[in-house]
Amino acid sequence: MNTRETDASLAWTRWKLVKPTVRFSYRSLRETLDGGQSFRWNSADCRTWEGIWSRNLVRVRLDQQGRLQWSSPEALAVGMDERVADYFVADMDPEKIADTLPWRSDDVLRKALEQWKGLRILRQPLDETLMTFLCSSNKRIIHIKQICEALARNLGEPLVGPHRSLPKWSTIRNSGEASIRACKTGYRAPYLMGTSERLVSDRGYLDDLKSAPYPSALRALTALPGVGTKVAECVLLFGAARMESFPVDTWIAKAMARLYGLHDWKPQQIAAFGRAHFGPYAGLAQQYLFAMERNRKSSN
DNA sequence: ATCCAGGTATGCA
DNA sequence: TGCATACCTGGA
Repeated sequence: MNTRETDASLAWTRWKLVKPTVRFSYRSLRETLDGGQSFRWNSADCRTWEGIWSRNLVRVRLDQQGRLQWSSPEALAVGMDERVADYFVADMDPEKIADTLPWRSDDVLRKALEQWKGLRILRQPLDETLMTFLCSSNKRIIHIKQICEALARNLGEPLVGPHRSLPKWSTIRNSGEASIRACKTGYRAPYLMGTSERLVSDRGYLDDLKSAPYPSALRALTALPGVGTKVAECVLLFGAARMESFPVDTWIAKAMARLYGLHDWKPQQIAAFGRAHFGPYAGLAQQYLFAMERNRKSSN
């Protein structure tokens, strides 16, 4: 069929400012959207970004003052201003939160906060965050994005034009492992199947997590097949706005070794250090350090 | 070509 | 508990 015509027929709203105002630099916008917390944003020029979450398809860009603007297909635009504001956590001032981090006594952190000014933790839907990070093990960001696209294309819900949401967990449950594997998920397919089984048979499992104390929320997540400590912490940070979360992956391990001298520390020890050193918003610090390490060389 | 990637589950001291 | 190993897949 004619994807191009379908796409061209999409009428997009005029650009509107996200309210309350959300400020980025182009660097921090790119790092926020395409730096490993979300996997469905793309940009041809690093100026205008197009992304999907839940049943939302949105374009964003910055105005002259670095304020975030959005546009969406007219067909999806009702109530979109609120959903965009929620997704970007517009009611939160990352400068204020960053100010609670120990940058006054930590030169590494101070430099990171300067370099990545405006970097945010997004508030993504919990169910999708679990799905995407369940696919993330042993993968680079580019690969995770490929898996997410395949899942959406093969099993997702149609939005407008050729665009599709990620599949619902119930769709995963009803799809059979072969069709999940066909989405390049590899050995993660049985994890998706097992987790979908659990979530479908126990509705409210994820909703209960949201209000649970951190340790029990973490336990509930790691009880799911394919979800270890790292994935669970990412899900809580990016999908439940638990800012005390401090996921330790290979990048953070490298960063903490290089920048804080934690050579040969185990992930659990690094996480304990991170929480103790950075405090209740350790997750934001983690994202800054992740950005620094990941962009250390021009490669990657 | 061989290796490794935002890890997890499993099996063995 | 603590450490080694296998595991899909794709890009360098």
